[in-house]
Amino acid sequence: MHKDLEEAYHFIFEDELLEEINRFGSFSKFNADDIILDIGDRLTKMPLLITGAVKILREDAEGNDLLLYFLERGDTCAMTLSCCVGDRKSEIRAVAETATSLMMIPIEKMETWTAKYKSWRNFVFQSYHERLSEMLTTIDTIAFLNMDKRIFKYLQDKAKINQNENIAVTHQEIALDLHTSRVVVSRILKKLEIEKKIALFRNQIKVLEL
DNA sequence: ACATTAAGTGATT
DNA sequence: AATCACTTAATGT
Repeated sequence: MHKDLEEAYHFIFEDELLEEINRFGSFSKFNADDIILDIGDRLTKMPLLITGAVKILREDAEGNDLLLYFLERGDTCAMTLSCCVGDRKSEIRAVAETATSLMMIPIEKMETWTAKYKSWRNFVFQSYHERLSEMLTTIDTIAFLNMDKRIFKYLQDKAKINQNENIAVTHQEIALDLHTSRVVVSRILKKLEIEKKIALFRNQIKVLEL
């Protein structure tokens, strides 16, 4: 039994299910910035996040990315859940935010486990629910909040996920994730710095208000 | 010393 | 908020 797997999921799943996950799943590791799942990929496995964090991005017609949300330990990708039902392709891109380890589960197991384990059913339903609310939050943020709040939320999320108030990121990278321009990011960050919410360094930002 | 990359800023739309 | 044009600062070779 994988130690990390047990640690991350033994509160959620019964032992019997954990052992099945351990037996049928394949353990895989990714480095930061590795693409775990790309747009158009066929989904044959469903990932359970064990350690690390993953960012989920949507892409527009011109190939510009837009951050939807972050996934942390104990989360799974709702995209895979919905795609496993039919034989669909991924409509999102999943990129490792930090070094990440996953348990890849063959989708055939989905059905049998859904019938067999109550904890699995609960997990799937709850994951769906969480992703949906997360998504609504994101929509609210994009539609109703101004860019400075969006950027500040992004920094807070990133600090939380990396468990470090110092974030190694360039203004350009933020601009790409939030689908805006570098100049706008620079100006807003400057404003946030004057408001004492963050401190700016080259290639690094420190979040002062968490 | 020079080139490259990141970040700051005014002006315009 | 986006874009352009330009400057300044930091970093790599």
